[in-house]
Amino acid sequence: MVPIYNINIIIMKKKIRVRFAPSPTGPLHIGGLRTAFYNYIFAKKYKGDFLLRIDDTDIKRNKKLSIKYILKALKWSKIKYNKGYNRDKDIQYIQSKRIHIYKYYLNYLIKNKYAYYAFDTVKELNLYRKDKNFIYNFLTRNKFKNSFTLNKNNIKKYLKKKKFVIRLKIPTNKNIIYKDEIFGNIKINTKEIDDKIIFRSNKKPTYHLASPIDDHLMKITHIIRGKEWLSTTPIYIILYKYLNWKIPKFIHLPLLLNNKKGKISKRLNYNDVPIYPINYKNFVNNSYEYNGFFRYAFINILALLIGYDLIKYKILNIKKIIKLFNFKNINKSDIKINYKLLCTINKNFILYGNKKYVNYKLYIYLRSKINKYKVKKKIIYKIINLTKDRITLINDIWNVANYFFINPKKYSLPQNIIKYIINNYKIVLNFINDNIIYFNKNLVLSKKEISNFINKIKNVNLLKLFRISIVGELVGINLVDIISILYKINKFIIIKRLINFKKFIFLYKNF
RNA sequence: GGCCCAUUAGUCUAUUGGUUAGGACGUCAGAUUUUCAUUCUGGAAAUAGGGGUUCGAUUCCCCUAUGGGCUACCA
Repeated sequence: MVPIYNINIIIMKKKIRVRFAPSPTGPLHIGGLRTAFYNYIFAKKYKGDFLLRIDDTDIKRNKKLSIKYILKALKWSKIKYNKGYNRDKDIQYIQSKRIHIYKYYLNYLIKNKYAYYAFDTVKELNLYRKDKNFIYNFLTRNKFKNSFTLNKNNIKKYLKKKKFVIRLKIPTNKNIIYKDEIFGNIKINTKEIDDKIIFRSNKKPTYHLASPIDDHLMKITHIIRGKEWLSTTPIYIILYKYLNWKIPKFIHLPLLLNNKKGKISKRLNYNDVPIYPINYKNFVNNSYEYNGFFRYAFINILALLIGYDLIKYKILNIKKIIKLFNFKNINKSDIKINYKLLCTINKNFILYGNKKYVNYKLYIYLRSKINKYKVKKKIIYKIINLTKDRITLINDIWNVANYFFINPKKYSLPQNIIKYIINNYKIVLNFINDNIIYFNKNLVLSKKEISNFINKIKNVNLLKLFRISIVGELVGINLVDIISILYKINKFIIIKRLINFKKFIFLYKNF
């Protein structure tokens, strides 16, 4: 038998565990959420664990709000993480509460000379940094004040002052080669890498210390994160080798770019594509939810962004997304978000998604718009069913259904219709008068009777005029449906609108 | 500047050595619909450029260009 090497077998050897580790520096945007989603689906596919960790080693501003937002956003996007053994806590791993753990490993690193003290200030180093090629590592570390250059007494003196950082000692002139599951082999020489600061002068660890340690302690098997980490991964690997730990597998995801300027969504663009999932207080006020996206459509958008062919599948539920998951589906190049494509996904959810849920959401929205008017629930649902296939976003429902609730305030007539009115003023006037009389006479009308009445009108221009008198312009669903629904809402609406239109037509009399 | 990564129509992508380079959204034209939207039919539109390797390169290698990332006591 020839062994078949594929990812499934490699993964199945032990339970896989992945993690999403956002830094609470601001609201979680679609890029971060997409990383979380990939982690989540990956874990579910292979029946593993998906953990949440907050990477907040040295963060002050917006921290609390950001964490709240992260939890809300994950919940809204239906991304569920394992809560671990303590179910009362929302989050099991918060780095700011684990500083003592990092210090333990830090001591080990220093003892074994894998890390060392350094005393140069930022100001001093900045002078060297004027040379853009400057690097603080085996090439230059002899020039500076640190454990290697100072004698024991001097080191003690500096340590007493308590102003020091701890740097990771990067090995001399060595090629670090690692395999990324998506990008393949990555090779970086250690001469390109700084002796990274892993412990700050304010006694807090940096990402380069805390994150790898946590990943090990959390038994993470696959590091799934954005591509921006591709060239800093060697630091991670060096640290793991120093600590003699098993290096996890790496899956780096291509970045999300803005539609127009090609810059990363994290930094730019608030105009065209929404980048946040939901609104939250004043923290976020332009989101997918706010702009009328369904959360299930949003999940499909996340699926699109990790390589699913949404054109083929139209709309997918979580179960199917998990079933169809293949880590290879994502491709290497960065993704430009196309807003129209996202809208299409939302529209597909309206057309092919859960009918009850779609109708309910549209009902809630419409209800909020027509608070003043007393219209029966049943009728609103009927309106929704007749109009919803014309919209792409939830908020659009008002644009295609408003004429059921408010009388036209103005009339927009195309040129040929205006000409028709002027040339056939008497015919038009008689037509409207006849209609008024008809609807006045027949206060009880079935849909069939209305249909017969409309179908008798053979003149296209008069039909168009009829529609304009009811709707205000040449848009909307089938005229028979419009009239029969308006009739159900109130028997006198049609007559009222016809009379209004008659007054308007009067302007054309003198032409 | 250095290092790392990417590059198929406007956009998302299929084709991992042999295809008339396929699909979808968008766009344009026509048909249907009493209007509009839908739907249907059809059209235009791409392997960044230049060198190799090969009988043959979108696919493998090199150079250039473009875009992005990293180059912090941010993550």
